[in-house]
Amino acid sequence: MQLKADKGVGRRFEELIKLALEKGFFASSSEIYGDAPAGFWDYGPLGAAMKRKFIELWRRELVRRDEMLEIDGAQILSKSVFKASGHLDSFVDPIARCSKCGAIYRVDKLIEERTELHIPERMSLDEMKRIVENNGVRCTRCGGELTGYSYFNMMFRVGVGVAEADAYLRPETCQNIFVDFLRVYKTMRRKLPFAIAQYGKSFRNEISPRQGLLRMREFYQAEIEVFFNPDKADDFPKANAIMDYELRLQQVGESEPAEITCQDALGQGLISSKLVAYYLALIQQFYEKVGIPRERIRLRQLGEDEKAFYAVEAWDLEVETSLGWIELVACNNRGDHDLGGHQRMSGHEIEVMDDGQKVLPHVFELSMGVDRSLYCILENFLSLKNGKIMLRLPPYLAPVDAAILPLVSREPLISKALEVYDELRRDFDVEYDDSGSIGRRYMRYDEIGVPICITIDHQTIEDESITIRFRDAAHQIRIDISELPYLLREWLAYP
RNA sequence: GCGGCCGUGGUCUAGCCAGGUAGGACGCGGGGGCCCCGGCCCUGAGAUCGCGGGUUCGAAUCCCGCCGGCCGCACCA
Repeated sequence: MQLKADKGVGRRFEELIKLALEKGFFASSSEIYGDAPAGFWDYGPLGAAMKRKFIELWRRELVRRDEMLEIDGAQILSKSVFKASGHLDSFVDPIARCSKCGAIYRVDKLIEERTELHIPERMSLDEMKRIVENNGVRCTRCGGELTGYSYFNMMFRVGVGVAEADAYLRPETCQNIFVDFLRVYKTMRRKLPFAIAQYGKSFRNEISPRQGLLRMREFYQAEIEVFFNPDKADDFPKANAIMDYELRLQQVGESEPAEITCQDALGQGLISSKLVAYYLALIQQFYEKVGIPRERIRLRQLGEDEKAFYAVEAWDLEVETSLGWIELVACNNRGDHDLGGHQRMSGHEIEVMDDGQKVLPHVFELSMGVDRSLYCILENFLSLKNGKIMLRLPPYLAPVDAAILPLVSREPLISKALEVYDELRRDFDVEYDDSGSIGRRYMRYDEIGVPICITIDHQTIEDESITIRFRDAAHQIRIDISELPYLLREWLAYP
């Protein structure tokens, strides 16, 4: 497997990929086979541990904080689901092939490049074909004629059962939430507005996956769908708590984000409702808790030409890295697109009672890319001071909580250290290590972001006290062994 | 998908142009040393050189195809 960047991408990207491969954060999937397709990645032990902790923070700061309901749905969904959602018709690119050399083109883009005509999203294939013929658009490489007009759908189709009935791997996790909405609503005794959350895999047949975890064909999403009565999006008392909170909004046409309180953003009509303002605040606060500096976070408003086909209002939460601003969370007001579509397609009435009035709920979503977030976190906390690599991860996101180290690898220090290790390992992610000099081991754990080293030395044998060495400042304190579980919990606690 | 560059132990790389036993560094294992921040000593393991075919007595090296990577273009969450 080759991952080294030859040029262009920054040293930070390069160092991070190297660290990921060496230490087991992530690597490309099936790498021992030559035919492994691009865009699939496996998390190693450290990456998997970190992802677990990141999701736990998501549950803490969003799901539990806002009393959301979390579900876990199937990844293969029927054709009807995607007919209703619009993905079968709209999640596509029009393509055509050169009859001579076989090059494949995005027809709409080729026309725009050649003729300066603007091709709207919804133009039919036949119309595009006519424009190609009338304007003499041909293959840019060999001048051959275009043929084989068709749509390339980004969804993976699968055949279910012996009849191989058409079904699809979900291209976004949220369709489960929409098709399950009625049962969840009926069984969980909730009133509008409320949210359903889900963390899991999504699949998209990307044309050119690239840049490691940033664009994959199989990836994790953590999605939140807030269901609300569109007439009452401003009747939302929870928003009172965030009115003075400053969002970093970048409006269409601006090149820099501006800090503006939710109150003012609402007053100026930048945000459609208190409900939307509240959830934008929640998601920005989440990334601040992750530890990303405020100035590297922005909520960028999407223009008409950028929005997904289902969105009526869209903000992207983006984080700045050495590769530029990376989109981590799509915050879309999906209106009644989804529940309306499923209501029509399935024939089930999805309207619910709200204050004695029947309403089809609207949806505001926070659709988070988990793998991308992990990349941004790793890059943000990667420190490259004097040739030494250190991951300054917040303790609650570190893949290993603490390392337990005998000062020298000799008895009785070894036995004592193993005793401490046995005591802690069911409650904490701890590692024991006695190989090499103590300095070497400290560096080894700095490199993978372990916040705390517990060192057993000769004094431990005399009085049951141990040395605690903290990663970031490399300073040490001495505590009694009996205080260890309690203090560890405190040091590893969420902010 | 197009174009440019590239693919050698876990990582980085020498060797490729001028075919002839795959070398080094770091890392890793074992042993020693070590009373606190990777630099010491001894020792060991680990690569059919991305995959497949061809040329050749002989291919990491030359040729072809494929797969993969980075960048640019075009896209996308």
